[in-house]
Amino acid sequence: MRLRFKLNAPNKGLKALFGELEAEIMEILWEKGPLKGREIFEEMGRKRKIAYTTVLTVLDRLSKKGFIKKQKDVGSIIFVPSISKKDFQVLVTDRLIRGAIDISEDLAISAFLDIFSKMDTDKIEKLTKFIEEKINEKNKNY
Amino acid sequence: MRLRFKLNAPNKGLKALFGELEAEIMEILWEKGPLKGREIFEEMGRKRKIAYTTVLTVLDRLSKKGFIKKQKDVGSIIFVPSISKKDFQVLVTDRLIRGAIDISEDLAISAFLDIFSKMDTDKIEKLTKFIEEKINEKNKNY
DNA sequence: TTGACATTCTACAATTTGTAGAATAAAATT
DNA sequence: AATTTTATTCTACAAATTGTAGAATGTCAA
Repeated sequence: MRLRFKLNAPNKGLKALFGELEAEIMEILWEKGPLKGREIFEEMGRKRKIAYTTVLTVLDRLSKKGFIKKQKDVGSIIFVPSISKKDFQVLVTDRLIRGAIDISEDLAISAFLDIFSKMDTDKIEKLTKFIEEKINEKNKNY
Repeated sequence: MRLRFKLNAPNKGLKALFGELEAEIMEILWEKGPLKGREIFEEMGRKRKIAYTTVLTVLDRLSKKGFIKKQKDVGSIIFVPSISKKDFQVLVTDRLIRGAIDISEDLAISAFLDIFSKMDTDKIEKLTKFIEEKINEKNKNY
């Protein structure tokens, strides 16, 4: 079993996960679509004091890590996420769940169900249905 | 949703997760029980070249992080895990699963079931039963 | 007392992330 | 075109984490 989890891709591509600032910037890009550095800077500036070049540096790092692409247009560069928020979420949840299962299948299942069981009844109902459906789906294939 | 996961405890105690070397040492301690630094060093030496003081340094860091305790005995210090492997596994799986659910409940469930559904049939059978039992248990409480 | 270990200090390197000024390039305005 | 304003890239530094280990100091037994 692994005692160590870094949500890194095994080898290439998405090198490492985000730092706080990086995450903040990705969120902005995902929510407000492709933007210029200046625009991202302004977006951030609403909430915190930060230098324009800091934003650009982080943007550059994110592009080196493969999370965003620089689109050379006329005038300014436009930064575009190279992975959708949804795909990213899928990738990360998958890796987290996989990591947990990797440690111990039983513990993972327990943790999973325990966490859900502490939620409100609605959610549990939903989960139960969801799981039953999923299981039925799977059963068809065997 | 959080885009950032460090398996750190929110505030105190278990400060950060292990590095490779740290993990290796924890494994040894968990498997071979409380040991002296020298013994751990020898244990490690079987597989890799490493200095005695390196081992001691890491041991010291692990104790500062709260994962092990130094037991001052007569003669040498004995290093004892301050958290059992099992408890540690519980803690980590929980945090991983929680992290995944935090991103998206639906995606977490999907990932969870997908990963299991790709395992051999036995496991799926087992899982299905397990989940059904768990769900029934939960249902009793509502 | 003198070795032989044990324990602690101190240090260095690489990586990651936040931070941003300086330098340079490009575009816009007068 | 010359100048001013922006944009982009370079370079740098700091803190934290982790691997690495030598140097210094402490302790115990023969």
